[in-house]
Amino acid sequence: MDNPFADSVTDSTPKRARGRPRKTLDERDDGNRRQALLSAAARLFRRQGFDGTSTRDIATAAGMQSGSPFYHFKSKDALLYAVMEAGMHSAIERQTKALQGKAPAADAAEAMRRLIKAHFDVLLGPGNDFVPVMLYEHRALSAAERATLAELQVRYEAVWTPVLQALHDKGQLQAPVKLSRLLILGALNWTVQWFDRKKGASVDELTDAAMRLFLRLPN
Amino acid sequence: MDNPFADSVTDSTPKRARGRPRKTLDERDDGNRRQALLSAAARLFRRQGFDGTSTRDIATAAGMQSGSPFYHFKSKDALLYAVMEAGMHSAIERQTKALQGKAPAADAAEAMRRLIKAHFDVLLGPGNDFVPVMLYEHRALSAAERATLAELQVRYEAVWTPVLQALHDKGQLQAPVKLSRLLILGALNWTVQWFDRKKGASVDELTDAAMRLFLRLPN
DNA sequence: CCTACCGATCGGTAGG
DNA sequence: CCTACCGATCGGTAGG
Repeated sequence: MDNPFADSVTDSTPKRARGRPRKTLDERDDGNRRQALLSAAARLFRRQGFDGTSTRDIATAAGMQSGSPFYHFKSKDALLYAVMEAGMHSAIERQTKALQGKAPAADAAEAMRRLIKAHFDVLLGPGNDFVPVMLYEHRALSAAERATLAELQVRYEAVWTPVLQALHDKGQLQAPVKLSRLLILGALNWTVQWFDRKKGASVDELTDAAMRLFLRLPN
Repeated sequence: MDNPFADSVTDSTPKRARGRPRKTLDERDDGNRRQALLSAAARLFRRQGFDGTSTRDIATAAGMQSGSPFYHFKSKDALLYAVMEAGMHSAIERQTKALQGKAPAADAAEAMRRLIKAHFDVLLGPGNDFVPVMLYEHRALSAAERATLAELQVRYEAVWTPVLQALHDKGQLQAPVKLSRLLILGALNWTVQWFDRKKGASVDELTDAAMRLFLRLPN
């Protein structure tokens, strides 16, 4: 919206290939340069930290010149925020899918397993740098941005509460629900620091270990 | 040792006030300037991150001019390393004291509680910024420094293993010992992100919750 | 430890 | 999006 290069409103043809030709046909596929910047930023922010990454690093990784990221993003800070917001939305989306059609109270242990697995997938999946950046570069945000993101985080974490409450009521979870949620999510989030897809336990084994560590399961 | 300003060896008087007078009597108490730099660096590295903190910030916080930190430390990197090493040594020391005179296998649950409490104390105690820096600024170290610190971390984490093994043998810990250690330490380390001494649970309540979350305790 | 300074790098912008 | 550029800041050093 508000794009000064947009065709006039009367022109509603669905064809998109008209207008100024792009450099090569498979690159420059319209708005995907923004995506390239986001991905490059996520990877670099994760590896080197926000302050340890220059906008030039990001531009180079996305195949651009040093000033070009600022055509797509107002500031380096806006880039960081966009990465984190994308991360949170993907996490919420995957969490929602994981619980689809499940009544948490009916089989709370199964719901718990799905929540843990979804969390690991979004955290440890190949190329999933967005959520780790969101977890570990929190500090670099402005207060206003932090507040907006906090709403998404509250939404995400709130989904755990009824599941944990049901497990607590059944005696499968012994610690207080709120502290349990904080400690459990901490244990999961910390896996980013040590988990290695190429060796050691798989995500499924990890999920299993977490279930047995936190809950009193039968057998 | 190796201090070029030290008095000659033959002079063994315990008096320390001789020689070039210091600016004021309560400041400049010989080698405590180095400590002031370390403390200031720890606090700032934790709040703003390593890359987000300038050596000028640190100098100002320690009451020095911009170039002076380099009189005490060879580089900004050396300062970071010194902070982390001090953090690890304090953690190991407190851990050792916490288990003093305890045979882990005899009362594994009690040993576990002491390990958790010691960990929280070193992590969440007022002004204890050294260990959090060590946990969250790992990335900024050189490979050689990381390797040296890794030895200390291995020593620290190794203490947990026999305790967890004993708990596992008794059936009080259900998940595999190694994954348990990783997940548990993650849960504890993450508390740095949310724990607030001024509200919510106390360290003792937190320790209690962790015990009940991870172990199958009687009653 | 301070003063004065250097080369390098950084986020961001104007103008096309 | 690129080119050319600016002001600011940074880690570090020489010389005292």
